[in-house]
Amino acid sequence: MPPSQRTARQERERARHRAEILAAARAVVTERGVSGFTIEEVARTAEFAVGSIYRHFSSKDELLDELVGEMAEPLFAEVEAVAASGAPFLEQLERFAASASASLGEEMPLIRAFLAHPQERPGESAQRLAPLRMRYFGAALSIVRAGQAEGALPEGSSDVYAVALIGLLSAFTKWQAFGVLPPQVDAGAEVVRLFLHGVATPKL
Amino acid sequence: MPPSQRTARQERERARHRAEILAAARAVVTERGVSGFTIEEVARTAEFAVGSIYRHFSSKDELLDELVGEMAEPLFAEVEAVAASGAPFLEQLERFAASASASLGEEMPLIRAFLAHPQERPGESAQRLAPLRMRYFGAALSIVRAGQAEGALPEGSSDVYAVALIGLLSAFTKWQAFGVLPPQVDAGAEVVRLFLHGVATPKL
Amino acid sequence: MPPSQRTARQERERARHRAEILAAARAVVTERGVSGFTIEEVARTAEFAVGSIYRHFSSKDELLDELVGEMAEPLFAEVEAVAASGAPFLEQLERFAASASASLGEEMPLIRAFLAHPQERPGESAQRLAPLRMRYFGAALSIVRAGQAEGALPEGSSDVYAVALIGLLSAFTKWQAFGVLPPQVDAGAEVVRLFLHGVATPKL
Amino acid sequence: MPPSQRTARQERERARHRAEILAAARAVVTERGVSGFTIEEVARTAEFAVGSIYRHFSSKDELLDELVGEMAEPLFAEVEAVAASGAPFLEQLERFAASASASLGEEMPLIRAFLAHPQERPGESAQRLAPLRMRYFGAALSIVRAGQAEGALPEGSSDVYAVALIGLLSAFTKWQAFGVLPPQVDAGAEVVRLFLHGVATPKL
DNA sequence: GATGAATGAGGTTTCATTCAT
DNA sequence: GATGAATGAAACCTCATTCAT
Repeated sequence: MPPSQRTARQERERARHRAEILAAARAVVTERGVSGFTIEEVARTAEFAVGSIYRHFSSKDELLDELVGEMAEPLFAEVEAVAASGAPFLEQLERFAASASASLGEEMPLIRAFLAHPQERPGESAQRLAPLRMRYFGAALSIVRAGQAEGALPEGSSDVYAVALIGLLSAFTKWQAFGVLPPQVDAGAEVVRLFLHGVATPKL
Repeated sequence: MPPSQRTARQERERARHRAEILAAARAVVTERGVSGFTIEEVARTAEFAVGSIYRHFSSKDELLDELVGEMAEPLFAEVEAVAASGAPFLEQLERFAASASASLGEEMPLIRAFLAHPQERPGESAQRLAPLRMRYFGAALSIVRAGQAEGALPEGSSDVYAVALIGLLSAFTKWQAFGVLPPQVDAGAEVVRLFLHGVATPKL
Repeated sequence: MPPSQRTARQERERARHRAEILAAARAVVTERGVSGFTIEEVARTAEFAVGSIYRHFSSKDELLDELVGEMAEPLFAEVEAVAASGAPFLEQLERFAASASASLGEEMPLIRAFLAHPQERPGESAQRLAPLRMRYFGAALSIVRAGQAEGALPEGSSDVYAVALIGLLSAFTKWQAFGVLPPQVDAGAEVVRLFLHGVATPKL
Repeated sequence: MPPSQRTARQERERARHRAEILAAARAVVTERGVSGFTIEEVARTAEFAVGSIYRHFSSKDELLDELVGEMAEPLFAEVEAVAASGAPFLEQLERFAASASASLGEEMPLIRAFLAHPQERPGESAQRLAPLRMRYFGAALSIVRAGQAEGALPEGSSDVYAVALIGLLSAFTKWQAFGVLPPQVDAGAEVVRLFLHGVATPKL
């Protein structure tokens, strides 16, 4: 049924079902990982029929990509709020690091999906994920630019700095997941410190 | 099939075929990614029958893990040579960063495999990959310790520093692969600089 | 797929398809034996896709075991009816022998399956087949006990007597299938006679 | 090399190797059952190359059938000795029952193979196994005839009696293997008793 | 004769997607 | 819109047999 013919109620129902499916998908990914993510399992979890999933998402990959987007959304929202807040650079940076490391820590499998190498997710998926990546990158970039505007960071190379920030965030959460880094390490704080001043002693 | 009864020629042939299979596997992974990596495709590429692959590797996962190990080996060799060289910390760091970023840049899909989330590669694979990860981590760690010995890095937290180093290296190579960071950025050099001194201006 | 949400028609169709698959499986086993029993052949015979078989039976072994159960069912039903009939022992025995030898004669390959040596059918199969065996054994046992209640058989050793009865039944049908025993031998009647009185002349 | 050109030593060696292979095959069947019986496993156990097995046996089935024959041989030898001994019927019967139930108890999986339904072992195998079956049957038959000659068994129907004897023997060993019949039951003695006099009390 | 690597058909199972109801 | 049975293309893996050395 084309959207124009739907009543408001139908519209609402449809949206609710879609949300339920996404929630189920999220549960499945979290419990079983991306490789254990099957439409049948999502359907079972959402208590929908397999076919019904396809009313809302045209393919498994699309569902997965939507899910990635949805899971990243709070992070983006927070981060864009930080950037738009006009707060001082240091505060922006700290809030960014804190919320990013929290999100990344929880949702590793999916975040990995949107950071996947293009080769691993060919076709349309790549086209759907690229904007997400760029939005994430853009968030880091805006923080960096705020720092530059304040004179706290040197001019130029803002992309390099943004990448460094993202890399530190990923690494801390990933190696904590591996159990190599103890969980009591405060990833956000470490990232801020290292990002700003590096590891060298004055002596160097 | 006790090796002692094999002729030298047979031994050689067998080793050559094994190498050919690994080479084919590498080509397949590079072209199609881990998700496009199938035994049938490897067999076709290597010009062997499917069953022949299984004479050399007892399962698909084992082949993949073996490949990961093989691809990581030169990096490890280089890096361990660096660590064992007794060279000054700064030189060690530069050489490590240079060779790691080169390797990571070329072989992304596979390196991602050995850094994969435990959930995604369950069972024995996890047990085969963990040592590789630790060896990689250990290499970074040894550099860090060299720096501490020289007084160039503060005492303690060596694991945190190692993770930071690894994170920067991964990030630069990954985002170059995404095309976000231009290829002319010298990842190794940037990593060294940022790792040591961070991004902040003196003002901060 | 909660059954409650299925329409009656769907329910019926599903049951019919399941029955068709079992019928095809039966035909395949009968024609090709257990060793020639493949899912692909069953699918071809049933005119279903391979995958469809798996909607009804979660593995080849389960299908086979289910089939065994289904084929044994009429025998069990008859035999349990006999036992429950309260008829005199001799009549019970005769009816048991007659129906068992008829069933065993027709369905040899499958009956052999449920009497298979544990080693040959490991895992869950063993757990599914054991109850069938015991039910068969139990039927013979109940006849024996009826005989003991009437004083026609000595007390004690009822399991030994039950095994003897089963052994005679199997042997007659098996060696008839081999063509060693002519088909005009009335297996049921012979079994009853030999079971009760043995083969010896009064002289012995 | 055609047999005519072999030296006596070569002949001896060849026979020894053949025997070793059969011994290995026997071990494999005993440990892993018929379904776990593979040429590769036999080769490994025998410490021969796979190809070498084929120097002695033209196919897996032939090896299996030879093995069956070999395992049945002692039973046959014993039984034929019994028959040829001219001993009194009762003694012959007792010795037959004892040795048969011992053999059947130990070697179930293989004996099952030669008693297998024709459908399960198609082609040449059927033709190789039939004589074995007949020899086994013949042994039982000769005992029965000895009994008839002594007047201990009624004339005629000797095949029926032989089948009964075999059936009882199989059943006792089989159901002991299932654990339904306790191992302390003396299968041989029970078989003799039931075979001769059946189970009925005088009352019947 | 002995070897054992290579073969490849054949088997089981999974799962994204379609479509009649 | 929802349903869920059906589909069938892959995928992995096994193993009897061959054959060059």
